[in-house]
Amino acid sequence: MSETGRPLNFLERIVQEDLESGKITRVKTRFPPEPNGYLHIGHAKSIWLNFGLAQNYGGECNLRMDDTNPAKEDEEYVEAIQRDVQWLGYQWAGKVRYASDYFDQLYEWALYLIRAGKAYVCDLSADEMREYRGTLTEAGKNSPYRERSVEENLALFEKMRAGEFEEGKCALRAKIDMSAPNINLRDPVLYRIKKASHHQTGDKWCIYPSYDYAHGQSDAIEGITHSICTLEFADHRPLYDWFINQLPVPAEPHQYEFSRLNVNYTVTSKRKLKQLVDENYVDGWDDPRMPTIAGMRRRGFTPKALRDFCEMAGVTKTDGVVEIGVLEHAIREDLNANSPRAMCVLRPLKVILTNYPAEKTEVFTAPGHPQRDDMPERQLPFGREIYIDQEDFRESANKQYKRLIPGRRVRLRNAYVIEAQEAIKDNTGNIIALHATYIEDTHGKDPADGIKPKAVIHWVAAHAHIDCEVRLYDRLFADVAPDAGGKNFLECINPNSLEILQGCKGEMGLSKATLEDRYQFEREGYFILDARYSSVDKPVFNRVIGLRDTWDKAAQPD
RNA sequence: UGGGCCGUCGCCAAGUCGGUAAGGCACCGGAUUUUGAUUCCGGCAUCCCUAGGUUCGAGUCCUAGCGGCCCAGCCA
Repeated sequence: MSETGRPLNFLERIVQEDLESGKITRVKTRFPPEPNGYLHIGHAKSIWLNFGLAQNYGGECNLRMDDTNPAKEDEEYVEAIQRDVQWLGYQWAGKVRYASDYFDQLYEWALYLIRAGKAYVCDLSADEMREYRGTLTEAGKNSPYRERSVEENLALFEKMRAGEFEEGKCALRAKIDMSAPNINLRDPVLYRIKKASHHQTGDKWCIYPSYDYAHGQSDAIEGITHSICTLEFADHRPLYDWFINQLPVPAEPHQYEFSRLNVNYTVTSKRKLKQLVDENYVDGWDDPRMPTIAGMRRRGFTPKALRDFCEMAGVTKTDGVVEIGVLEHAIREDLNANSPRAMCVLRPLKVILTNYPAEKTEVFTAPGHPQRDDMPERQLPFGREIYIDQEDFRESANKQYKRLIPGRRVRLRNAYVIEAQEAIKDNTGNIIALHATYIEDTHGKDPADGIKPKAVIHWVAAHAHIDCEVRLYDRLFADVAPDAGGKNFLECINPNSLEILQGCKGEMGLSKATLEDRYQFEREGYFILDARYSSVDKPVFNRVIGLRDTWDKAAQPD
């Protein structure tokens, strides 16, 4: 059991056993993203796992950019990655590492393999190499260049490094076994020629190490004890181990695999997320509907909620899809406990309290949070004219509807009980206002006649409120599995994933909201100022997530 | 059909020496409630992919099947 009372997951158990057996004296992990896109919810789990493991077992975790492919990478991403990791609440050991920091060492070790007769320069084209590789069920055959002499390989590799060959002309390969049942062992490529300048090393190199060759050795250099990756790399582990065994590396790291996080109704593939951004289906990598860390941050999710979600999802080797409801639960749980309450009318309907003196105003106080007294109270101006939500009044309704209908009373949250009289309409029949009466002496007490209202609704004074814009988000995809094979994920996009409401009316205290503050707009959900579009003149609130709603919408009358 | 990994409630997931199925989410009640929220209390797998077998006893061991995911980039 961990200190949280949760049973240990298989990786925690491995780390604990390695510590207890003395196999290692300190855990060292790393989070190794490739800076070729923004981090998403799946990376959040890897971050939580790697940093959390180090944290919980007294070790440390490095942040390493796996930057072995300059053609796809960019400095923009290395910066975004650092922001995201820190926002999630983690700090890497020392400075940010780059696989490119080790290019010199990796090159030396490549020479070592060549001298040991374990690597050779192969002139096969990419197509030829594929043919020689064989298939899943048939062994491959040796490259005609496989038996070049050490001297020749050394000379050729030097020419590769010096830029004397065109891209694709040749590659350095490990000499392992072309008939291995594991295709990764059929003489994998160690170095390929790429005449691209690198975001970290500039034009120093024109040959770049492959992931397989660079990753394990980088782990060894950094003293990583547990190199955690996702399931699809399990087949690479024999190769990972091969390099560690062949080379004079300073440590012997081990690779472990866990299943990647999948969430229904969302896509978590960098390629697809990039397409949504590039083709303007969303408003950038940090669009609040995106499952990117940047998007979730802008949406208003909290780092804690994300971490809790990862823990709830668990760490195993089972391929699975977690319901998005688990994520939503994690967010509501955190926000319910920690967000101050406020009232904001999203779709205003003016109500005139015909029996309330025209010149009179009052100010009511309301608790900052119903279950916490450490949050400051609020002041709520009240007057003859107020706004309530259009959905809280109906001219007629079935018996399940508990809110306002003509002749029925309802409690105004933190204020009086009122009773609806009649709807005022324009000449096209649209309701433009509501006449109602307030019941005296019902602030903080029930009506004297004993007829208690069945519902409580939120409101804001017409003479004292702030105007704002509210953005309601729904899931980006209408399909439970937009990522599933055979379908075009773009066709699964939910056309109603964003609803922008203008002219919303919030209580005065909301004018003090900062970019960090999340509020519960009572009866509506949790909201935060949008970091991109909000301004002092015009506040724009994002709905992080709605309140849980157990009222059966299907049972509502028209 | 070569290799690797996996199959416990609708979704995730405990179950470590075989001893008679944790927990979370969802869902369904019911209580409290000036948020149809929160909180609270109760319900929710005679069954662990299937079939045999071993055993006093198997989700846990054995055998044979079935199903799913991953691998043939000079991507990671």
